[in-house]
Amino acid sequence: MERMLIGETPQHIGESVRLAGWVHIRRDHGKLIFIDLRDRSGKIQMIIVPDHVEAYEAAKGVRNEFVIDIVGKVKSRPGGAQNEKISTGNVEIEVEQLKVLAVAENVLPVEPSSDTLDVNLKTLLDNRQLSLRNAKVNAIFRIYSSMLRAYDAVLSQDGFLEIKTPKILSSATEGGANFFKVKYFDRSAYLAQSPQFYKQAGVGAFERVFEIGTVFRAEPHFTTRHVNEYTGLDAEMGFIESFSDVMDELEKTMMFIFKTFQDECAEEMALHEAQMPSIVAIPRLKLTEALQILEQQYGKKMEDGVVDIDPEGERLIGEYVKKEYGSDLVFLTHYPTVARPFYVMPNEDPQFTDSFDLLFRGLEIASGGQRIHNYADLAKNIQLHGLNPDEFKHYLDNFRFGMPPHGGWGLGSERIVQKLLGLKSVKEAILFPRDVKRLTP
RNA sequence: GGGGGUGUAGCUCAGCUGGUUAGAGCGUCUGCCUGUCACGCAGAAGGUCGCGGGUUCGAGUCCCGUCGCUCCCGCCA
Repeated sequence: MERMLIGETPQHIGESVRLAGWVHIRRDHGKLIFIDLRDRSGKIQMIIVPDHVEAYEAAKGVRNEFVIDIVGKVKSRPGGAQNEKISTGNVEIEVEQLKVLAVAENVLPVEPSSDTLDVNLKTLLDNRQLSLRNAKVNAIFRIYSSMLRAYDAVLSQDGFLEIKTPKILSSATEGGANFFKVKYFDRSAYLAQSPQFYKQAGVGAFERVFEIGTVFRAEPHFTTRHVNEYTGLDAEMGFIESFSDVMDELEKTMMFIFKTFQDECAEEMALHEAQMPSIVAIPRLKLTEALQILEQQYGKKMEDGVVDIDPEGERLIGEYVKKEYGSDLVFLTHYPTVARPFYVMPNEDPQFTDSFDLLFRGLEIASGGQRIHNYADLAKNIQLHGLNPDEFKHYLDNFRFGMPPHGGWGLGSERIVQKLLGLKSVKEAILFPRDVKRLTP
């Protein structure tokens, strides 16, 4: 008999079916044994009675998280015995045959069947293979998967081509010392800390490109929002009038992703008691305006002469736009030149740039802007930033043969899910996260 | 890189000013139970209190060192 998924069983009342999955939980009443079986489609209650001698004897030895394969009959549950908490709650399986495919140790470090899975981050991550079986944890990655598909769908629809750029690079020049150095045959190489240069090269050929790719950052940070390996949702688009075109596209992308969460992830969101994010126009504030708001509304002032916002300021601005505009997102625009890389387009006022950050519930999830597309300007700006143009030869080559005005963004995929679900740490939104201390599992 | 917090059973934690045999809930194991669904009831096992040193008649508790974990800032996504 072919295996059926648990989710399909309610349509097969009265039929014999074969199911396979994990023992979610076992309730032994002596003569009656109940086993909740779990597979990728859901859970179902099974009942084992002594009449089926072999199945009954086998069920006595079964424990939580055993992998079993059963044959049984789908039955309507007796009156008053329905369970509204699960989708298969109106039926149950009377087991006739039971085979153990794999056993599990009796003492589990984390409990997949727990509603809350109230464990420390270390326990959660050290026992990842088990904690991922927990419905609430599992939901994080179902949502994550929906998000990736939505990102792909909305940009593809808008004429963006999906590309993959190299993650092994020859030089570590763009930023500072935040690159991982690796051995590359007889020389050294570096792991990419951004697809920036390569996605710009993509614009020169395809006009619009996007990438879902791994980003490596060698900074030793200890926060709930940083890791050393994450997945960036990048995009870059040519023939823009200004960087507001880039914000328009990112806004559209975020709204589409949020809509997808509404349409596809209601159940997963409910497990986390998460609020659906607002689907409204995203307010756009100049960074200097935001700093004024912080000072006037919250009495928070940055140090003299510093035009930038710290994490607390971002949280407060997040509260402010939620209150004033009903928005979970806000664009902060026109960051000062000194705070941005050399390739960012200067504003008419050269102290500032045509750039933005996107905050979601008070956390920076994206940054972007317009790029310099003129060879001479770019070469000059490299020098102004105290860098050597010779080291950027291959990057500069992109601008020798006609590069349209363009811009784009880098978006942190895991941070979106972190803030969506209110996860304490971004590491909870990564299957097997990597941080300064953690290289396993 | 700078600054805080924390480490006690498989998990989550309590343990006041130092004082006999270190506790709870959940989990595990054994027994009983034919309608439970986080089943219930009865019983049991399980700890070198992170590690090393010190003070003391006596240290889970105080001091020093060390290691681990965790959070905030910097930096960023």
